[in-house]
Amino acid sequence: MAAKGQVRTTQQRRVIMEELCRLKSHPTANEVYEIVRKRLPRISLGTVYRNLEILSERGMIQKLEMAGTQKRFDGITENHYHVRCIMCGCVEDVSSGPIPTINKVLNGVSDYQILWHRLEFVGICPRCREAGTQGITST
Amino acid sequence: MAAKGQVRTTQQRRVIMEELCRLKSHPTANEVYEIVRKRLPRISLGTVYRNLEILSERGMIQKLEMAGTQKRFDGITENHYHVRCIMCGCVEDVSSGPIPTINKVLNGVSDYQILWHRLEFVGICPRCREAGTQGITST
DNA sequence: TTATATGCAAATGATTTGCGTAGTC
DNA sequence: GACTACGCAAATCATTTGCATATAA
Repeated sequence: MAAKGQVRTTQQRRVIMEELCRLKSHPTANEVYEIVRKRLPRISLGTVYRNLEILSERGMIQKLEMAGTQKRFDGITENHYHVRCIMCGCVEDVSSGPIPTINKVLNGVSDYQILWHRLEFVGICPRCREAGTQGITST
Repeated sequence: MAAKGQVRTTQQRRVIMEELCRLKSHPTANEVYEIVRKRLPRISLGTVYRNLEILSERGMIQKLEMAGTQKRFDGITENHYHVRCIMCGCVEDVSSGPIPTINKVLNGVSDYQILWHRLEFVGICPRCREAGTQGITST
């Protein structure tokens, strides 16, 4: 609940934002911490978490709640799907925007009022596919 | 990794299985623990977790890895989608099986080898809709 | 008998929070 | 100067694991 008052532009907030927008990867909070730490060595993990939360609340970044794992963060705020590699765990964008027909599937089938859906693909990334069966390309 | 040896039919394993199949809800590990505890008061949470893991490995139940929250467990093993209510957090089945066209979206768009997808709907359940905006119907 | 399971408690990993100080507006 | 944000460390929450004992086969 950080919905009151003024939001200040701090060094750490700005650097987190910058790094997140520069990256095409979708880092976890801890990865953001490690990256930002190179520029601001005294930043704390708690600050990173707090800022990621605030930035995503304000719609400046996107919080990805993926099944079963840590949250990841995305500098791109447009709604789009993601693919995760089962081998190395990396997450990438899928160029398609929301598939409109998907929500329709639920019409008449369910008595829920559907607000949105979350779709996530699982597969093997080209790097791991090439690397054979034990590719550990961490991203 | 419980893929070796023999799997024994213990009291606790059987009761967990029974309760999970009896319920249409999709309880979390802790909820399973509370439910089973009524019949086996001395069971431990660790045992519940271990058994849920083993049962899902053997395909006897389904582990649902939903975005952002605890895992939930389902006595129904057929592949199907779920809807979650944002108000009360309950999770229910959607009668539709996997939508075949979904994986096709990724063909040609991505260089990933798509294995499967995970689709989850978010909406408001009929109970909460009726109850107005503050319905807290926990399931 | 003998390996697999259990109960208990401590360990882990991700994320959150309280508190006193520092920095932005 | 007032109030938000930070750094640090401790707290939480979900889940896992080590170990000595109990139990199914």
